[in-house]
Amino acid sequence: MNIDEQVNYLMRGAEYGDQQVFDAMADELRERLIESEKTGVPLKVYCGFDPTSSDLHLGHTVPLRKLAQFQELGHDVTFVIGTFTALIGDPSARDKSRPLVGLETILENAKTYQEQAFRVLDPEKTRIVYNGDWLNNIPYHEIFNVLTNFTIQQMLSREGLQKRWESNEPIYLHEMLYPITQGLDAHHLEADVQVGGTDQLYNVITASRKVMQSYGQRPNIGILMPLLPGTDGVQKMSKSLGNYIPINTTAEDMYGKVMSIPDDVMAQYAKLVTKWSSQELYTFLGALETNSIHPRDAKMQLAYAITSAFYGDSLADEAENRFVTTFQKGDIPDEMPEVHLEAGKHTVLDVLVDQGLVSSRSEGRRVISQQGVKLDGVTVGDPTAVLDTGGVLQVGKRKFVRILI
RNA sequence: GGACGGUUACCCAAGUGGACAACGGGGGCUGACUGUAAAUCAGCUGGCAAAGGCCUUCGGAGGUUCGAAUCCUUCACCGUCCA
Repeated sequence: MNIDEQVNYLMRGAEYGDQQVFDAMADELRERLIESEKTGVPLKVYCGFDPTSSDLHLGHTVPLRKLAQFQELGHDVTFVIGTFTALIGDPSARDKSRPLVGLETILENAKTYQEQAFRVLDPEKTRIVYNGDWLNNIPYHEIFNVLTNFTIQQMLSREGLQKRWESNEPIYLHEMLYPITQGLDAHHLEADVQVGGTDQLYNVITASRKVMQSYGQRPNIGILMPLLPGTDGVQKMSKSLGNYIPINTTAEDMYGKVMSIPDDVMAQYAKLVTKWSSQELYTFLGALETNSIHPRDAKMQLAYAITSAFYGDSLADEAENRFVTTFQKGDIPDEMPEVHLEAGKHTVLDVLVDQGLVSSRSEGRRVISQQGVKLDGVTVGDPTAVLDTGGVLQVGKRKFVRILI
Protein backbone atom coordinates (compact mmCIF):
# COMPACT_ATOMS: atom_id res chain seq x y z
CA MET A 1 0.00 0.00 0.00
CA ASN A 2 1.26 3.46 -0.72
CA ILE A 3 0.98 6.16 1.90
CA ASP A 4 -2.35 7.50 0.72
CA GLU A 5 -3.83 4.05 0.71
CA GLN A 6 -2.53 3.47 4.19
CA VAL A 7 -4.06 6.68 5.47
CA ASN A 8 -7.30 5.77 3.84
CA TYR A 9 -7.22 2.28 5.36
CA LEU A 10 -6.34 3.44 8.84
CA MET A 11 -8.86 6.26 8.90
CA ARG A 12 -11.62 3.97 7.65
CA GLY A 13 -14.70 4.30 9.79
CA ALA A 14 -13.20 6.96 12.08
CA GLU A 15 -15.62 9.64 13.15
CA TYR A 16 -15.16 12.97 14.88
CA GLY A 17 -18.47 14.68 14.33
CA ASP A 18 -16.53 17.31 12.42
CA GLN A 19 -14.92 17.03 9.00
CA GLN A 20 -12.15 19.45 9.93
CA VAL A 21 -10.93 17.36 12.79
CA PHE A 22 -11.03 14.32 10.56
CA ASP A 23 -8.93 16.05 7.93
CA ALA A 24 -6.48 17.35 10.51
CA MET A 25 -6.01 13.90 11.99
CA ALA A 26 -5.62 12.34 8.56
CA ASP A 27 -2.96 14.92 7.67
CA GLU A 28 -1.02 14.32 10.85
CA LEU A 29 -1.24 10.61 10.30
CA ARG A 30 0.07 10.95 6.77
CA GLU A 31 2.98 12.98 8.04
CA ARG A 32 3.94 10.42 10.62
CA LEU A 33 3.54 7.51 8.26
CA ILE A 34 5.94 9.19 5.86
CA GLU A 35 8.36 9.80 8.67
CA SER A 36 8.09 6.24 9.89
CA GLU A 37 8.73 4.94 6.41
CA LYS A 38 11.86 7.04 6.12
CA THR A 39 13.31 6.24 9.52
CA GLY A 40 12.10 2.68 9.66
CA VAL A 41 10.71 3.30 13.13
CA PRO A 42 7.19 1.97 13.52
CA LEU A 43 4.48 4.14 15.06
CA LYS A 44 3.49 3.54 18.64
CA VAL A 45 -0.21 2.85 18.73
CA TYR A 46 -2.28 2.13 21.78
CA CYS A 47 -5.77 1.76 23.07
CA GLY A 48 -6.85 1.59 26.67
CA PHE A 49 -9.56 -0.68 28.01
CA ASP A 50 -11.17 -0.55 31.39
CA PRO A 51 -12.17 -4.14 32.03
CA THR A 52 -15.22 -3.45 34.15
CA SER A 53 -16.99 -6.42 32.57
CA SER A 54 -15.53 -9.60 31.20
CA ASP A 55 -17.67 -10.46 28.21
CA LEU A 56 -16.54 -8.93 24.98
CA HIS A 57 -18.97 -8.51 22.14
CA LEU A 58 -18.60 -7.41 18.56
CA GLY A 59 -18.91 -3.77 19.55
CA HIS A 60 -15.75 -3.99 21.63
CA THR A 61 -13.84 -5.36 18.70
CA VAL A 62 -14.22 -2.20 16.64
CA PRO A 63 -11.20 -0.44 18.17
CA LEU A 64 -9.41 -3.79 18.36
CA ARG A 65 -9.84 -4.21 14.64
CA LYS A 66 -8.33 -0.80 14.16
CA LEU A 67 -5.31 -1.78 16.22
CA ALA A 68 -5.01 -4.95 14.15
CA GLN A 69 -4.88 -2.86 11.01
CA PHE A 70 -1.93 -0.96 12.41
CA GLN A 71 -0.25 -4.24 13.26
CA GLU A 72 -0.80 -5.42 9.74
CA LEU A 73 1.17 -2.43 8.51
CA GLY A 74 3.99 -3.20 10.89
CA HIS A 75 3.39 -0.74 13.70
CA ASP A 76 3.81 -1.27 17.41
CA VAL A 77 0.61 -1.95 19.24
CA THR A 78 0.13 -1.66 22.98
CA PHE A 79 -2.97 -2.88 24.72
CA VAL A 80 -3.38 -0.94 27.92
CA ILE A 81 -5.43 -2.50 30.65
CA GLY A 82 -6.82 0.16 32.91
CA THR A 83 -6.04 -1.31 36.28
CA PHE A 84 -5.85 2.22 37.58
CA THR A 85 -8.40 4.04 35.44
CA ALA A 86 -11.06 1.39 35.85
CA LEU A 87 -10.99 2.23 39.51
CA ILE A 88 -11.92 5.81 38.72
CA GLY A 89 -14.62 5.19 36.17
CA ASP A 90 -14.88 7.28 33.06
CA PRO A 91 -17.55 9.92 33.54
CA SER A 92 -17.97 10.75 29.84
CA ALA A 93 -21.35 10.00 28.42
CA ARG A 94 -22.68 8.91 31.73
CA ASP A 95 -25.27 10.73 33.68
CA LYS A 96 -24.40 9.06 36.93
CA SER A 97 -21.16 8.32 38.59
CA ARG A 98 -20.25 4.70 38.25
CA PRO A 99 -20.02 2.42 41.21
CA LEU A 100 -16.42 1.49 41.73
CA VAL A 101 -15.29 -2.01 40.93
CA GLY A 102 -12.66 -3.70 43.02
CA LEU A 103 -9.14 -4.24 41.76
CA GLU A 104 -9.53 -7.97 42.08
CA THR A 105 -12.48 -8.12 39.74
CA ILE A 106 -10.62 -5.92 37.34
CA LEU A 107 -7.60 -8.15 37.22
CA GLU A 108 -9.76 -11.16 36.71
CA ASN A 109 -11.75 -9.51 33.96
CA ALA A 110 -8.53 -8.35 32.39
CA LYS A 111 -7.44 -11.91 31.88
CA THR A 112 -10.54 -13.05 30.00
CA TYR A 113 -10.62 -9.74 28.20
CA GLN A 114 -7.14 -10.32 26.94
CA GLU A 115 -7.87 -13.81 25.70
CA GLN A 116 -10.83 -12.62 23.73
CA ALA A 117 -8.94 -9.63 22.38
CA PHE A 118 -6.34 -11.96 20.93
CA ARG A 119 -8.91 -13.30 18.57
CA VAL A 120 -8.55 -9.99 16.79
CA LEU A 121 -5.03 -8.90 17.62
CA ASP A 122 -1.86 -10.78 16.83
CA PRO A 123 -0.64 -11.96 20.24
CA GLU A 124 2.95 -12.08 19.06
CA LYS A 125 2.93 -8.45 18.15
CA THR A 126 0.91 -7.04 21.00
CA ARG A 127 2.36 -5.56 24.12
CA ILE A 128 0.10 -5.73 27.14
CA VAL A 129 0.60 -3.28 29.96
CA TYR A 130 -1.25 -2.21 33.06
CA ASN A 131 -1.56 1.50 33.62
CA GLY A 132 -1.44 1.12 37.38
CA ASP A 133 2.22 0.26 36.90
CA TRP A 134 3.17 3.81 36.08
CA LEU A 135 0.23 5.87 37.30
CA ASN A 136 0.87 4.71 40.84
CA ASN A 137 4.37 6.09 40.67
CA ILE A 138 3.92 9.60 39.41
CA PRO A 139 4.94 12.14 42.02
CA TYR A 140 2.18 14.47 43.06
CA HIS A 141 4.04 17.62 42.08
CA GLU A 142 4.29 16.30 38.56
CA ILE A 143 0.58 15.72 38.36
CA PHE A 144 0.10 19.16 39.79
CA ASN A 145 2.07 20.65 36.95
CA VAL A 146 -0.05 18.89 34.40
CA LEU A 147 -3.21 20.09 36.10
CA THR A 148 -2.24 23.72 35.62
CA ASN A 149 -3.12 23.26 31.96
CA PHE A 150 -6.76 22.51 32.58
CA THR A 151 -9.71 24.52 33.78
CA ILE A 152 -12.86 23.40 35.49
CA GLN A 153 -14.88 25.09 32.77
CA GLN A 154 -13.30 22.90 30.13
CA MET A 155 -14.07 19.77 32.05
CA LEU A 156 -17.62 20.86 32.66
CA SER A 157 -18.26 21.74 29.06
CA ARG A 158 -18.69 18.08 28.26
CA GLU A 159 -22.26 17.06 27.89
CA GLY A 160 -22.44 14.29 30.44
CA LEU A 161 -20.89 16.35 33.18
CA GLN A 162 -22.84 19.44 32.26
CA LYS A 163 -26.09 17.59 32.71
CA ARG A 164 -24.98 16.40 36.07
CA TRP A 165 -23.91 19.87 37.05
CA GLU A 166 -27.24 21.33 36.04
CA SER A 167 -29.27 18.70 37.77
CA ASN A 168 -27.17 18.91 40.90
CA GLU A 169 -25.91 15.38 40.64
CA PRO A 170 -22.65 14.95 42.43
CA ILE A 171 -19.50 15.26 40.33
CA TYR A 172 -16.48 14.04 42.18
CA LEU A 173 -13.06 15.49 41.72
CA HIS A 174 -11.52 12.16 40.89
CA GLU A 175 -13.92 11.77 37.99
CA MET A 176 -12.82 15.12 36.66
CA LEU A 177 -9.30 13.82 36.53
CA TYR A 178 -10.16 10.83 34.40
CA PRO A 179 -9.31 12.47 31.06
CA ILE A 180 -6.04 13.75 32.44
CA THR A 181 -5.17 10.34 33.72
CA GLN A 182 -5.74 8.98 30.27
CA GLY A 183 -3.43 11.68 28.96
CA LEU A 184 -0.77 10.53 31.38
CA ASP A 185 -0.98 7.10 29.76
CA ALA A 186 -0.43 8.62 26.34
CA HIS A 187 2.51 10.56 27.73
CA HIS A 188 4.07 7.55 29.40
CA LEU A 189 3.75 5.43 26.27
CA GLU A 190 4.95 8.24 24.03
CA ALA A 191 2.06 7.36 21.80
CA ASP A 192 1.92 8.39 18.18
CA VAL A 193 -1.62 7.20 17.82
CA GLN A 194 -4.39 6.53 20.29
CA VAL A 195 -7.45 4.57 19.27
CA GLY A 196 -10.75 4.93 21.11
CA GLY A 197 -14.52 5.17 20.77
CA THR A 198 -16.24 8.36 19.68
CA ASP A 199 -17.32 8.83 23.27
CA GLN A 200 -13.62 9.35 24.00
CA LEU A 201 -13.36 12.48 21.89
CA TYR A 202 -12.44 14.68 24.78
CA ASN A 203 -10.17 12.20 26.49
CA VAL A 204 -8.25 11.22 23.39
CA ILE A 205 -8.05 14.41 21.43
CA THR A 206 -8.28 17.29 23.84
CA ALA A 207 -6.99 15.98 27.14
CA SER A 208 -4.35 13.56 25.95
CA ARG A 209 -2.88 15.98 23.45
CA LYS A 210 -2.74 18.73 25.98
CA VAL A 211 -1.07 16.58 28.57
CA MET A 212 1.52 15.43 26.09
CA GLN A 213 2.19 18.97 24.99
CA SER A 214 2.65 20.08 28.54
CA TYR A 215 5.50 17.59 28.71
CA GLY A 216 6.91 18.93 25.48
CA GLN A 217 5.92 15.84 23.55
CA ARG A 218 4.33 15.65 20.17
CA PRO A 219 0.60 15.16 20.76
CA ASN A 220 -0.86 11.83 19.71
CA ILE A 221 -3.20 11.38 16.81
CA GLY A 222 -6.63 10.22 17.86
CA ILE A 223 -8.53 7.67 15.87
CA LEU A 224 -12.09 7.53 17.10
CA MET A 225 -14.32 4.67 16.14
CA PRO A 226 -18.12 4.96 16.24
CA LEU A 227 -20.21 2.69 18.39
CA LEU A 228 -21.50 -0.35 16.60
CA PRO A 229 -25.28 -0.66 16.46
CA GLY A 230 -26.68 -3.83 17.99
CA THR A 231 -28.73 -6.53 16.31
CA ASP A 232 -31.78 -4.29 16.54
CA GLY A 233 -29.99 -1.85 14.27
CA VAL A 234 -30.98 1.11 16.39
CA GLN A 235 -29.28 1.21 19.73
CA LYS A 236 -25.62 0.71 20.37
CA MET A 237 -24.59 -2.84 20.98
CA SER A 238 -24.65 -3.61 24.65
CA LYS A 239 -25.09 -6.60 26.82
CA SER A 240 -27.71 -5.01 28.99
CA LEU A 241 -29.90 -4.19 25.99
CA GLY A 242 -29.63 -7.80 24.86
CA ASN A 243 -28.83 -6.79 21.28
CA TYR A 244 -25.28 -8.03 21.29
CA ILE A 245 -23.21 -10.60 19.47
CA PRO A 246 -20.75 -12.17 21.91
CA ILE A 247 -17.25 -13.19 20.90
CA ASN A 248 -17.29 -16.24 23.11
CA THR A 249 -19.91 -18.22 21.27
CA THR A 250 -20.09 -20.64 18.36
CA ALA A 251 -19.47 -19.95 14.69
CA GLU A 252 -23.03 -20.92 14.00
CA ASP A 253 -24.46 -18.54 16.53
CA MET A 254 -22.31 -15.69 15.33
CA TYR A 255 -23.23 -16.30 11.72
CA GLY A 256 -26.92 -16.46 12.58
CA LYS A 257 -26.84 -13.34 14.69
CA VAL A 258 -25.16 -11.35 11.97
CA MET A 259 -27.86 -12.54 9.56
CA SER A 260 -30.47 -11.07 11.85
CA ILE A 261 -29.21 -7.50 11.72
CA PRO A 262 -31.36 -5.05 9.77
CA ASP A 263 -30.27 -4.35 6.19
CA ASP A 264 -29.48 -0.74 6.71
CA VAL A 265 -26.66 -1.35 9.18
CA MET A 266 -24.82 -3.77 6.90
CA ALA A 267 -22.55 -1.03 5.63
CA GLN A 268 -21.52 -0.10 9.15
CA TYR A 269 -20.75 -3.68 10.05
CA ALA A 270 -18.75 -4.04 6.86
CA LYS A 271 -16.68 -0.97 7.68
CA LEU A 272 -16.20 -1.60 11.35
CA VAL A 273 -15.92 -5.31 11.98
CA THR A 274 -14.61 -7.04 8.87
CA LYS A 275 -10.99 -7.65 7.97
CA TRP A 276 -11.68 -6.56 4.43
CA SER A 277 -9.17 -4.58 2.41
CA SER A 278 -10.24 -1.22 1.08
CA GLN A 279 -10.79 -2.83 -2.30
CA GLU A 280 -13.03 -5.55 -0.91
CA LEU A 281 -14.95 -3.07 1.15
CA TYR A 282 -15.64 -0.75 -1.76
CA THR A 283 -16.74 -3.60 -3.94
CA PHE A 284 -19.18 -4.64 -1.24
CA LEU A 285 -20.51 -1.15 -0.54
CA GLY A 286 -20.79 -0.44 -4.24
CA ALA A 287 -22.81 -3.58 -4.83
CA LEU A 288 -25.13 -2.66 -2.00
CA GLU A 289 -25.68 0.82 -3.31
CA THR A 290 -26.38 -0.17 -6.86
CA ASN A 291 -28.55 -3.09 -5.76
CA SER A 292 -26.49 -5.34 -7.94
CA ILE A 293 -26.50 -7.93 -5.18
CA HIS A 294 -29.46 -9.37 -3.30
CA PRO A 295 -29.38 -7.93 0.21
CA ARG A 296 -29.65 -11.44 1.59
CA ASP A 297 -26.57 -12.56 -0.29
CA ALA A 298 -24.72 -9.45 0.79
CA LYS A 299 -25.54 -10.21 4.37
CA MET A 300 -24.36 -13.77 3.91
CA GLN A 301 -21.02 -12.47 2.66
CA LEU A 302 -20.85 -10.23 5.66
CA ALA A 303 -21.79 -12.96 8.11
CA TYR A 304 -19.19 -15.22 6.56
CA ALA A 305 -16.48 -12.58 6.70
CA ILE A 306 -17.15 -11.79 10.34
CA THR A 307 -17.51 -15.40 11.43
CA SER A 308 -14.38 -16.56 9.65
CA ALA A 309 -12.38 -13.74 11.21
CA PHE A 310 -13.10 -15.23 14.62
CA TYR A 311 -13.46 -18.92 13.90
CA GLY A 312 -11.57 -19.54 10.70
CA ASP A 313 -12.80 -20.52 7.27
CA SER A 314 -13.74 -24.11 7.90
CA LEU A 315 -16.00 -23.39 10.86
CA ALA A 316 -17.49 -20.45 9.00
CA ASP A 317 -18.19 -22.73 6.04
CA GLU A 318 -19.97 -25.14 8.32
CA ALA A 319 -21.95 -22.37 9.96
CA GLU A 320 -23.03 -21.11 6.57
CA ASN A 321 -24.05 -24.54 5.34
CA ARG A 322 -26.05 -25.15 8.41
CA PHE A 323 -27.69 -21.81 8.14
CA VAL A 324 -28.74 -22.53 4.59
CA THR A 325 -30.17 -25.97 5.35
CA THR A 326 -31.90 -24.92 8.53
CA PHE A 327 -33.31 -21.58 7.74
CA GLN A 328 -33.36 -21.19 4.01
CA LYS A 329 -34.41 -24.72 3.14
CA GLY A 330 -36.30 -25.24 6.37
CA ASP A 331 -34.58 -28.54 7.07
CA ILE A 332 -33.50 -29.53 10.48
CA PRO A 333 -29.85 -28.91 11.28
CA ASP A 334 -27.61 -31.96 11.37
CA GLU A 335 -26.09 -31.16 14.70
CA MET A 336 -27.99 -30.34 17.84
CA PRO A 337 -28.11 -31.34 21.49
CA GLU A 338 -29.13 -34.95 22.05
CA VAL A 339 -30.82 -36.69 24.93
CA HIS A 340 -31.39 -40.32 25.65
CA LEU A 341 -34.79 -41.09 27.12
CA GLU A 342 -36.71 -44.18 28.01
CA ALA A 343 -39.70 -44.94 25.83
CA GLY A 344 -43.14 -44.34 27.25
CA LYS A 345 -41.96 -42.41 30.26
CA HIS A 346 -42.00 -38.78 29.24
CA THR A 347 -44.60 -36.47 27.82
CA VAL A 348 -43.78 -33.88 25.22
CA LEU A 349 -44.30 -31.21 27.82
CA ASP A 350 -41.85 -32.83 30.25
CA VAL A 351 -39.18 -32.95 27.62
CA LEU A 352 -39.70 -29.35 26.54
CA VAL A 353 -39.19 -28.17 30.09
CA ASP A 354 -36.38 -30.58 30.98
CA GLN A 355 -34.41 -29.66 27.91
CA GLY A 356 -34.86 -25.95 28.50
CA LEU A 357 -36.72 -25.38 25.26
CA VAL A 358 -39.35 -23.49 27.23
CA SER A 359 -39.09 -21.80 30.60
CA SER A 360 -42.18 -23.21 32.25
CA ARG A 361 -44.83 -25.82 31.70
CA SER A 362 -47.38 -23.10 31.06
CA GLU A 363 -45.22 -21.66 28.36
CA GLY A 364 -44.84 -25.11 26.87
CA ARG A 365 -48.60 -25.53 26.68
CA ARG A 366 -48.93 -22.12 25.16
CA VAL A 367 -46.41 -22.79 22.44
CA ILE A 368 -47.98 -26.14 21.68
CA SER A 369 -51.42 -24.62 21.39
CA GLN A 370 -49.94 -22.08 19.00
CA GLN A 371 -48.66 -24.88 16.78
CA GLY A 372 -45.09 -23.98 17.56
CA VAL A 373 -43.88 -27.42 18.51
CA LYS A 374 -42.96 -30.14 16.03
CA LEU A 375 -41.71 -33.66 16.40
CA ASP A 376 -39.90 -34.77 13.26
CA GLY A 377 -41.67 -32.06 11.36
CA VAL A 378 -45.15 -33.01 12.54
CA THR A 379 -46.98 -30.44 14.62
CA VAL A 380 -47.63 -31.63 18.13
CA GLY A 381 -51.16 -30.98 19.33
CA ASP A 382 -51.27 -32.67 22.71
CA PRO A 383 -48.87 -31.59 25.42
CA THR A 384 -49.46 -34.78 27.36
CA ALA A 385 -48.68 -37.13 24.51
CA VAL A 386 -46.16 -39.67 25.71
CA LEU A 387 -43.01 -40.12 23.67
CA ASP A 388 -42.40 -43.67 22.64
CA THR A 389 -40.27 -43.09 19.57
CA GLY A 390 -37.32 -40.78 19.17
CA GLY A 391 -37.07 -37.89 16.79
CA VAL A 392 -36.22 -34.26 16.53
CA LEU A 393 -38.21 -32.03 18.81
CA GLN A 394 -38.41 -28.47 17.63
CA VAL A 395 -39.76 -25.28 19.17
CA GLY A 396 -40.26 -22.37 16.85
CA LYS A 397 -37.69 -21.93 14.13
CA ARG A 398 -34.51 -22.23 16.02
CA LYS A 399 -34.69 -24.54 18.98
CA PHE A 400 -33.99 -28.22 18.43
CA VAL A 401 -33.26 -31.28 20.49
CA ARG A 402 -32.73 -34.78 19.16
CA ILE A 403 -34.47 -37.39 21.27
CA LEU A 404 -32.94 -40.84 21.24
CA ILE A 405 -34.90 -43.72 22.66
C1' G B 1 -37.36 18.97 60.24
C1' G B 2 -42.41 20.14 57.60
C1' A B 3 -46.17 19.84 53.16
C1' C B 4 -47.75 17.33 49.23
C1' G B 5 -46.95 13.51 45.14
C1' G B 6 -45.20 8.72 43.87
C1' U B 7 -43.63 3.13 44.35
C1' U B 8 -48.28 -1.83 39.71
C1' A B 9 -45.78 -7.64 35.80
C1' C B 10 -39.24 -7.49 31.60
C1' C B 11 -39.81 -1.68 30.67
C1' C B 12 -43.36 2.50 30.37
C1' A B 13 -48.15 3.03 32.22
C1' A B 14 -53.86 2.65 33.55
C1' G B 15 -56.62 1.01 37.51
C1' U B 16 -58.62 4.21 43.71
C1' G B 17 -63.44 -1.70 47.77
C1' G B 18 -66.16 -6.88 44.27
C1' A B 19 -66.90 -8.27 36.89
C1' C B 20 -58.61 -7.84 38.39
C1' A B 21 -53.93 -12.37 36.81
C1' A B 22 -54.99 -6.58 36.53
C1' C B 23 -56.71 -1.59 30.29
C1' G B 24 -53.05 0.35 26.81
C1' G B 25 -48.04 0.82 24.63
C1' G B 26 -42.97 -1.09 24.13
C1' G B 27 -40.26 -5.46 24.29
C1' G B 28 -40.48 -10.79 23.88
C1' C B 29 -42.70 -15.52 22.09
C1' U B 30 -45.75 -18.43 18.35
C1' G B 31 -48.08 -18.50 13.62
C1' A B 32 -48.84 -16.25 8.28
C1' C B 33 -45.77 -13.69 4.71
C1' U B 34 -40.33 -13.70 3.98
C1' G B 35 -34.23 -13.14 3.05
C1' U B 36 -33.65 -15.69 10.93
C1' A B 37 -33.93 -7.87 7.15
C1' A B 38 -37.72 -4.24 7.25
C1' A B 39 -42.94 -3.54 6.98
C1' U B 40 -47.64 -5.92 7.76
C1' C B 41 -51.52 -9.28 9.85
C1' A B 42 -53.31 -12.81 13.81
C1' G B 43 -52.70 -15.00 18.61
C1' C B 44 -50.02 -15.35 23.19
C1' U B 45 -47.11 -13.07 27.14
C1' G B 46 -47.43 -15.07 36.45
C1' G B 47 -47.48 -20.37 37.97
C1' C B 48 -49.88 -25.33 38.47
C1' A B 49 -53.65 -28.29 36.01
C1' A B 50 -56.26 -32.66 30.40
C1' A B 51 -60.27 -29.51 32.05
C1' G B 52 -63.82 -27.20 35.54
C1' G B 53 -60.57 -24.78 38.34
C1' C B 54 -56.80 -23.75 41.92
C1' C B 55 -52.48 -20.97 43.78
C1' U B 56 -49.12 -16.62 44.11
C1' U B 57 -48.55 -11.32 42.55
C1' C B 58 -49.65 -4.45 42.48
C1' G B 59 -42.61 -1.36 47.52
C1' G B 60 -42.21 -4.29 52.97
C1' A B 61 -45.00 -5.57 57.46
C1' G B 62 -49.56 -5.42 60.03
C1' G B 63 -54.90 -4.16 60.20
C1' U B 64 -60.29 -3.03 58.67
C1' U B 65 -63.79 -5.87 55.58
C1' C B 66 -67.85 -11.38 53.59
C1' G B 67 -64.21 -9.33 49.97
C1' A B 68 -58.29 -4.99 49.10
C1' A B 69 -53.77 -3.17 43.85
C1' U B 70 -57.70 0.02 45.78
C1' C B 71 -59.39 1.96 52.84
C1' C B 72 -56.36 2.47 57.74
C1' U B 73 -51.52 2.06 60.56
C1' U B 74 -46.44 1.68 60.16
C1' C B 75 -41.62 1.11 57.80
C1' A B 76 -38.44 1.76 53.50
C1' C B 77 -37.14 4.19 49.03
C1' C B 78 -37.88 8.03 45.07
C1' G B 79 -39.60 12.94 43.41
C1' U B 80 -41.37 18.25 44.00
C1' C B 81 -42.04 22.40 47.26
C1' C B 82 -41.20 24.96 52.23
C1' A B 83 -37.48 25.46 56.37
